Amino acid sequence: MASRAKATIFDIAREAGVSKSTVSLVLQGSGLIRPETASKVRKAIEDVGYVYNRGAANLRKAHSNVIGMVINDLTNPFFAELAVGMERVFQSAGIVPFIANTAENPVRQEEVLKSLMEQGVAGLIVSPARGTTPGAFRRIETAGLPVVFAMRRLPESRIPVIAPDNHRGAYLATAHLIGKGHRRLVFFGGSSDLVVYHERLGGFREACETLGIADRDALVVEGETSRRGGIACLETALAMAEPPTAALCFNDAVAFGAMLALRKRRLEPGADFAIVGFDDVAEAEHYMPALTSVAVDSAGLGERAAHVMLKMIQSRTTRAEDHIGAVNLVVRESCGPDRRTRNRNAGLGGAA
Amino acid sequence: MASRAKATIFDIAREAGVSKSTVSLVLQGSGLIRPETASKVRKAIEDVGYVYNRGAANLRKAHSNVIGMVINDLTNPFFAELAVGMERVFQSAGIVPFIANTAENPVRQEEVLKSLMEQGVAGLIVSPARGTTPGAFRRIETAGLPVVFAMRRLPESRIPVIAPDNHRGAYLATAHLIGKGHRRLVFFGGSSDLVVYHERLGGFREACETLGIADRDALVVEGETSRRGGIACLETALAMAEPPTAALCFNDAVAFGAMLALRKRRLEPGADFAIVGFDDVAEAEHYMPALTSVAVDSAGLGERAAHVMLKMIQSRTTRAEDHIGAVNLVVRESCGPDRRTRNRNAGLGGAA
DNA sequence: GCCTATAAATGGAACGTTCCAATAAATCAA
DNA sequence: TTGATTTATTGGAACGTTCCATTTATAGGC
Repeated sequence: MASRAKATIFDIAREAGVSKSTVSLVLQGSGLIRPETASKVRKAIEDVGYVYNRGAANLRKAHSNVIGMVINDLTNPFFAELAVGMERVFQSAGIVPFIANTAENPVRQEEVLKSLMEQGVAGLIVSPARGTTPGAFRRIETAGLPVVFAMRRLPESRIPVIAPDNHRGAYLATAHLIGKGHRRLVFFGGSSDLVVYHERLGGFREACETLGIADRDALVVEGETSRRGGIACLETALAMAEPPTAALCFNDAVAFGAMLALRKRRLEPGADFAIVGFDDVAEAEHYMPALTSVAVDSAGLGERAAHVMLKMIQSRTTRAEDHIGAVNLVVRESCGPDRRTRNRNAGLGGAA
Repeated sequence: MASRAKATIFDIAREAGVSKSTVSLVLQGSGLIRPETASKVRKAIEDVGYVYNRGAANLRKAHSNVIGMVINDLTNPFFAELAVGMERVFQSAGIVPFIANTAENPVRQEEVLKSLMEQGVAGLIVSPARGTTPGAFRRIETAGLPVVFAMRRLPESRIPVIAPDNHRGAYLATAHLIGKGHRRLVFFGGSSDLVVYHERLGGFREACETLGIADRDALVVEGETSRRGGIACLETALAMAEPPTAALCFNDAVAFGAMLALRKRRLEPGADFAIVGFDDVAEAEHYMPALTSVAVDSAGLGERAAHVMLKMIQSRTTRAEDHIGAVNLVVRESCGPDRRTRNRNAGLGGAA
């Protein structure tokens, strides 16, 4: 429908009876142009249906205004919220973040990273896929492109990290369980290829140790970090000779799975077996029973990551401080009343 | 750490002792180059830490290999799945989709669209934000850029649409409710600025009419399309002089909210009040009680949308057929047993 | 009226690619 | 050997911007 070849600043220039340089200046909002000229040009821009070619512009300008966000699992609302947090701050800085999903696949991640770089992004915020190899970011580092990791870190990397205090979160949750009178606990889900797993498991172990739970009463059942994984973990745990009575779950998805499996066995989460989740996704509050979970404020971490990135770009550095976000345990119903004074009224009214 | 100025094909050419044209050919995988020369060049590429500048290339090439996906609400797993479906097919076509979130905000959408165009995308897949104005896509249409709408349509637009059969889904769900013996029904959530709302409500009304429910027994309570909205809808409905006994909800989020509100009143979803959701998000299956819902296969629709886009690009057209995806009602527990033979065992074992 | 200072607009080179036309080298037919 | 053909390689002109150095127009001071 429109004129075939797409319009350029030359077309605008002809239309408005000025030079291409003038058009360029108007496009950049330079104050050097006489207002009447500027509006003449702006009219011409409308008339010819011009769309700015940022690729061409970036050829001369040092930096683009796009930032890439690489997310390992978009379908997990937890990560989606991270993305939303980042977007909020980028938007107000006039930057458009492009999100790409790696679906937890390192090969895909490689492609995505490559594509983003070729596109000339100004920086990258990455929640690395599980199993990312140590060298995966070398290319990017040598290119001098600012990168920050969000939520997850890589074992030996020097790239700044924005993440929640997983160790402390796990510690708090475990202490809560022990405080409720549980003496034989289990950690559900996750596997050792994930740094986060070690952090959370570390917190669990430290709490057990500090608060007088013997090593043989601090169990671990690895598993998928999904509802399905949680179901499997619970089955495994209850099949033990001497089953635990409470579980700290790697994340909320695992916790939901575990609660589901309890229900299948006619056991009441909270009353018969205590469950704590991790991440505190929106759903946790609305579950039956409402899930006690460690809140990590992912949107807040996303905002933080975006701010750090902005600062890095501005000061043209590739270094920044790590930021460990505060966590807090939000107590709801899934751990029931104290184990010592245990009774059967698993009521509906919950804690805030 | 690396050499300051970023490497170009000239640097590679010097390093490998060939001309820039040869390097360009190698980059494009042309078969015209002698294999030994090619590998010499490839080595040089590694050595200088080259990153391809797609912006520069696009200056000459007609089309880029990036496609923009504009999503109205990333935190809704329903839309996230749509994105994942699209990604699957683009990936195998060697195309990298960039996702941008509009957070249901038309102004933001405008910005995002503009930015994507400036970036020189080859096409756009859009789930338009609520309240998108008719003219919002005129710019893009006159630019001759292929666009497809996913999940949602705009009232008077000629842009092809990939969406589920909302009308039929609502019809099926309503018929199910009526089949269970309900005689006074309500439609929960949504508002009339959404085309989808009209489609679903239309199905609800048609079923009522066809199956002998009087107009005054087919109620409507508008509301937010969220859990919170669902809670409010249920309160409103039960406060009526003659309350309904079953609800078709605009989407699953509303349904979850309604069930929650029932529970708060010590009513059992299914036994005391029947609920059907729409979209069949993953969570529906795992809820207590499991939610009966209309499955729309969003990932499948995403794949479909991507295919259509690919075809449009390939045949350089801006037109395509609409595609209305099949839906099916998946019956679980939230409508309980038949109302006529009603009893109180709201058991756990559910239908597949 | 002339000179200088300021404001507004412009031409040209550069950015990193692709692609065409041209060249150089190798192979073949006679 | 020569010319024709094929195979590899190359220089140069685009592509659509920005930005610097100029030029041109306008105003101010005397």
